[in-house]
Amino acid sequence: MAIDTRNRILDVAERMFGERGFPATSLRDITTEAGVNVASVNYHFGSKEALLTQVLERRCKPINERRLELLDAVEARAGDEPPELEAIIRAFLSPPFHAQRDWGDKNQGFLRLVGRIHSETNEEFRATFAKQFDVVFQRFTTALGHALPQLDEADLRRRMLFMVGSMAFTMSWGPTLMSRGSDPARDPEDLLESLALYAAAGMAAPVPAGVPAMAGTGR
Amino acid sequence: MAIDTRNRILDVAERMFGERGFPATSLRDITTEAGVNVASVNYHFGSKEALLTQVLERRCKPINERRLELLDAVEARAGDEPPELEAIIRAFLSPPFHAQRDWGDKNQGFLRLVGRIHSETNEEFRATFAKQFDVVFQRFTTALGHALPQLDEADLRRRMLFMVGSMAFTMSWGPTLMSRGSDPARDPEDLLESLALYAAAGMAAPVPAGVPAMAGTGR
DNA sequence: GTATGATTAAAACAAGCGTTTGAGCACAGG
DNA sequence: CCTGTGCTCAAACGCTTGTTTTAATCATAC
Repeated sequence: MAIDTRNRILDVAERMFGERGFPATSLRDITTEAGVNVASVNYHFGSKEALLTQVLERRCKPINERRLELLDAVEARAGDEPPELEAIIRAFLSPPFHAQRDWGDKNQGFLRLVGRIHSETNEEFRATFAKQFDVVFQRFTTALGHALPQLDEADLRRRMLFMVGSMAFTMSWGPTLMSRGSDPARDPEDLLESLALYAAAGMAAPVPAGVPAMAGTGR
Repeated sequence: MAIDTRNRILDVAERMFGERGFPATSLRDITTEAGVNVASVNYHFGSKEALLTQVLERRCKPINERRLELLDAVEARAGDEPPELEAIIRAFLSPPFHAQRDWGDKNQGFLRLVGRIHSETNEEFRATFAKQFDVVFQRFTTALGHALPQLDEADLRRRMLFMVGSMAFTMSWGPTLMSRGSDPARDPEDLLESLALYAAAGMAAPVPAGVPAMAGTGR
């Protein structure tokens, strides 16, 4: 019964945090819908913020592990050659989209939640949360650097920012904004396909020519 | 003195909403920092949400007007030909970035706020807010459709979603994440330049070939 | 100088928040 | 049977929230 309560809280919290946002969702909203007592949140998780952490970890851990797995495969396949750009990007983008498919309806809110996290929580919490992504971000930065040797570090980081941004925004609002008259079940797959092509082309865009990166360092 | 109070509230609210988010910022936070009474918010604006509306409108209106101006110019220059893709994209992206430059330090929080809006308010409010962008979105969709005739409507809308996403995310976190060891004053300009190239390349990416858009409609 | 309307100030409002408490229940092992 | 232990429950805690009220203050016109 205990683990059942825990999971019911996690499920409802995930959905509600995703739908309304973290600050706008009260513990009483969650516990009422989950059919459990208010106190059980603090009993099982310690605090509202700790609950959010658990909600995120439960989903992000497998996603990030899968990302690294896929990246390993891409790099192994490339051998000594620079790995293929689009393959790297797909290794990064596909796990969250496939997670949506695999987990079924239950996580409808989760991708939106992840999108929200970047903008809803305070700086300290986000710093804690970001540690879950440190390894992933590091590995993919390196891999992309190999695939795109013409980019300097600043450009590379900017373009990764753009890619993460379009991904986060798409995960937040893609299903809502795009599901008009098309097949909802196929939508995530279409979105991923479209996003991967977009990101690959954007990443491989010509480098800005006009302005040297820094005065005195040449072009 | 009255208009002075109004503006002090608007300025502080803009910054704090941008830094901490709308639900996480209390009216007392704002009024204390602004050195005015709590009641003055409700006196001058009516409610907290109405204050947010005012904060957004004050900045968004000139930005969207500028966007349309620039798009008019691009289309006029193109005549009967399809307008140039990158020019359209720059017409869309540059006004918010230049606003940051023109308004000085006071609006440091505003771009983050706009980025946040997309993910942080409830559905109803965002619907209201989105009306400010209806015309802009419509005009740019049409223009981009002319510049990219090979895209079907679904692809076009998806790619616009990606562009808006990378823009919103960049406006939210670009300055924070990118300002390490480089010139902060030049940063927004670099970001814009980089983002415009990225978005132009992404928009012009090859169309997904493998899967037909819908069963029975052919490739 | 005083009346008038706009603005500010202090205080209180009800409602909701996250969290804590302490009693109660179910069920294990001794 | 009793004693822990793990868990749930209703109730209350102290605090903060957005908003309202009522009185005081201000500028201005008569």
